Amino acid sequence: MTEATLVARFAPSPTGALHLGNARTALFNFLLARRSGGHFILRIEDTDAERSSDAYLEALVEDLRWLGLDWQEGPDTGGHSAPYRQSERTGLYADFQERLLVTGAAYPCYCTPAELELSRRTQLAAGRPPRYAGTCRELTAAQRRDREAHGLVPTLRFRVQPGAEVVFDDIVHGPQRFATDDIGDFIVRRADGSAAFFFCNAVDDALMGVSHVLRGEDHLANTPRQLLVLKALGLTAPTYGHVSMIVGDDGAPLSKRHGAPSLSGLRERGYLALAVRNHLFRLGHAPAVQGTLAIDAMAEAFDIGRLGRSPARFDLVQLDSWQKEAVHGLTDDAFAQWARAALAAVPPAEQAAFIAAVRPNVVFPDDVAAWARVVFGDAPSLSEAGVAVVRDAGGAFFGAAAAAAAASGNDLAAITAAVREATGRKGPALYKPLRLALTGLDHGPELAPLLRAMPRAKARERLIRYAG
RNA sequence: GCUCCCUUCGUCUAGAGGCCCAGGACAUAGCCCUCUCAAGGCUGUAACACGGGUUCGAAUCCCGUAGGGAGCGCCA
Repeated sequence: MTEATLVARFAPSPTGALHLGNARTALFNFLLARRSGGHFILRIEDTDAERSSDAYLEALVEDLRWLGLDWQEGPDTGGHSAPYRQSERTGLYADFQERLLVTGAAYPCYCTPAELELSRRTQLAAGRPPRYAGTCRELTAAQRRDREAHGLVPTLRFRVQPGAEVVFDDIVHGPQRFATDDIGDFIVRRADGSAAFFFCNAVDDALMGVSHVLRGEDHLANTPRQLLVLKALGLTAPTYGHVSMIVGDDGAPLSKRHGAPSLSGLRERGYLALAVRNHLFRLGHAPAVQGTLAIDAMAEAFDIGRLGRSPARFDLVQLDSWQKEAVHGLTDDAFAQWARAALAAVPPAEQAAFIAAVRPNVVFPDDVAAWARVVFGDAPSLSEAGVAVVRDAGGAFFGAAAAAAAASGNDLAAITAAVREATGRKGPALYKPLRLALTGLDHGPELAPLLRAMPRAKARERLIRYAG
């Protein structure tokens, strides 16, 4: 790995299912690394032992793999910056925390969560920003000893120097400028000894050689804190880019009620990774090329300069459109694999014909299952209107149809020719009764291919029902 | 409350002062194809949040207003 290699990362915390916003962030970072032949790191931010779990971690990895992402370094693959789970990096953090303490860049804070909560409330009530009041900022050694004698275990708090400015360039938002006066002293190590986000996230990026960080815009206003930590430690900061949030169709932050569940939820509903990827790729990102893109084409088309700055709405209709395109582009084998459960009722010999007939009319495996029932299930029962149409066609109509079906196999052209000969019917008057008798429905995939997939005995039986 | 970010068709967006009475995609309407529904092809409807500037000229620059979002945690 050379000095110039681009290193990107995705750093989720395993505290729940992977949501679309995070999935998009992961995709963008992956693409960024991929397009430049750089490295993509998966780092697990599991410093919150209470909320993190191995089950979530496994699900996370599975979801990312399903999406089509892979990483050169990660908890399962290893790498030269291992370990990649922050819960296993505590010792590393301790050294840097010690340095902050020694240089006075951080100090022990003995305030209890209850005290801090009270302070926040009163500040908010008084119309002031809820920032750390600085209670423990200037404690003397004697005062510290006294508190520790009372059994208080301190946190480590970063000392933010007032009256300064933090400036940085955000690759998507441009130059940013924050006053340190607006930033309260923040915790760098919790009382239980674990490292806090602002600290370990920034330190790990530096330690792992991360050069570019694309993350949610919710981190924009927090970036100065991380820059302060890095500067105090003499570590190099990555280039940050803050990507807009994804919101629901009402403009509110995305949640389950928007029909936008976890990635695994989408997968369970039968969405193809290709569709989800392409949708995510274009949410808040306007690539120059159009159409469904494979991973490599996507990496090539990914362009930070084309990342939007305003929040993007998640639109299920748009996703479904990608899904439709993806389903239509599936090879027969891939289609069969995708709709495996729905195809259980389809005789293997008819599978290829069935898929060919039904493909333009399906978007989800459920659709496949519905057509499988129509073609391979019990003879359909007709609606009243359907019965009227069939009855109007008459027994001779179906007698001729059944005879032609028996003679020709399921050749629709032969059947319609025979019926036309026998009854003089043509056009809708000819096709509609046939469709109804055969499928029970007045709409559906093209009849000829559909009939070709249908077992001959079944077709004959459905026609004979209405003959004579 | 304070700080920061954002605001072009219903949706995702193109647009970096004249190329824009604003382009594409999805959605939508119509037409073609057609036994139907799809698929496919073609055509159409539809937007610069508002108000002030700057300029010969503004979607594009500046200032306000309004609306939305985020941050201010011993969550990440």
